[in-house]
Amino acid sequence: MQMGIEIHVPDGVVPWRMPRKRLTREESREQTRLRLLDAAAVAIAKKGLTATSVEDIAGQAGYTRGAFYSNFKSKTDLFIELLKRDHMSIQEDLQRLLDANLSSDDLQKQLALFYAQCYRDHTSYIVWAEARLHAVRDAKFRQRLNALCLEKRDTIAYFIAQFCKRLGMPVPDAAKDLALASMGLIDGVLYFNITMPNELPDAAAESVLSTIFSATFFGTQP
Amino acid sequence: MQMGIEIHVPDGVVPWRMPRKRLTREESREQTRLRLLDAAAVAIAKKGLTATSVEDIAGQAGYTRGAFYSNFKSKTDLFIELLKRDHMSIQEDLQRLLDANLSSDDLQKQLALFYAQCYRDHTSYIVWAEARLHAVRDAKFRQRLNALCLEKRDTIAYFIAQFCKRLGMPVPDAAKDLALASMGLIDGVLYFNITMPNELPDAAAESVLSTIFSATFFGTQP
DNA sequence: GCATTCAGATACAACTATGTATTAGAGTTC
DNA sequence: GAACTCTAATACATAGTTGTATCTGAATGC
Repeated sequence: MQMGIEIHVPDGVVPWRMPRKRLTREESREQTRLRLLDAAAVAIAKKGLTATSVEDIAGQAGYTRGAFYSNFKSKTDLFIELLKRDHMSIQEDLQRLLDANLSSDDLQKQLALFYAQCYRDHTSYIVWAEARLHAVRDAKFRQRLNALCLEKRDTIAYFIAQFCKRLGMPVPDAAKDLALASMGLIDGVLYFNITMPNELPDAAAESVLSTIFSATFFGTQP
Repeated sequence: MQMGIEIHVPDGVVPWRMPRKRLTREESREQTRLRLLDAAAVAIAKKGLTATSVEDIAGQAGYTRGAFYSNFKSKTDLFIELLKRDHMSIQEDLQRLLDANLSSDDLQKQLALFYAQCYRDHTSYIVWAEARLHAVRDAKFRQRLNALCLEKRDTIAYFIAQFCKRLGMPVPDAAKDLALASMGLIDGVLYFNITMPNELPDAAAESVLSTIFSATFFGTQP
């Protein structure tokens, strides 16, 4: 068995312990759903969407397949819910940045923050990579995923516009395309950062990102 | 069955037709290998590495599993050969660009050309995406893939250095990191270009790439 | 032209996955 | 506390995959 990139198990949510309070059916069901979702994220990050069986997910969560099928129509169904959940959390992070005091002097810090927050734990990076690949092959899925991506793009485009205004720079009229490119750039750089941390350690990744960002948006030379 | 992104079958190589000339054993074997490799690229692009069975590959190539196992140790084995073959072809393309008359005024054209050449046919884009994901999980594979990526990075870094010199610009000392970032950027942008061609058509993709490149390397404002 | 060799086909045994149909057991309601 | 209702476990039928072991027919060499 080959050793993969280290996967951090998100440990914040719904730990396994004898519930003090007897849960209502709804609560219990919701807990099961959450556990299944968390387990799926870990399992998919470890083995890949296709190689992860429903049994893997259920087992990892401490259930059997019965529980799975009683909560989700299919693996794809669960996968989409997983992405939506993650997307919402990212959107919230971005929104928080936008709503924060927009100190116009540290755009770079903000972007670096976003970069750092975005996929701090590799699990969700991998899950999204998995999703992109899946989207290439399944038109229906692609549509749904694109909707999420475009939502994120628009948030980032707005982010860009805000900062340009703050700084008295003209808002580039390809702001949306630039936002899309930023997303691509971050993902691309993150890949190298994750898979060859010696060649591109965190500091270098952040530095090259901020070089490119500031060059692109402020015309600052490296 | 969901419709995926259209896959162009590379039709240049070793078509199926009754051979005029009787092939020698070696030639015939080589032909089989090539057919299997081509078929694998198409099949993997269509269904993904894991979901593609050895049978799929062999069948697609017009053989049975027997032929496959008599030519490759395993699916992974074939996959690596496939990547190497593709890598070599990309390296040659890049080298050709480097060796061509380095007209210093149209760096952008050259880069656009590279971008266009790089993954003109989606098959190889997808195969590489598949590889990246696989690399995250398999340390041995990751090492081999990283070696290829770093080779490409160095070529691109050299490319960047050459052009900067030509133009009398200082060669950025993070040239290698910038090369890596360029690779990431191109892959990232290409993904959106492929999966949402309405949002990011070819022209927009090229334009945003050249905006970012020229800003980064020449400090040209958009 | 006959024996040899090797590419590729076929047969086989062990495993793994999927989805459904049924069942057990616990929560809810009155 | 008895009937009812859901969640999740279990059992089952089906089907797909892998690698190896064995066989066949065509190319080669003497």
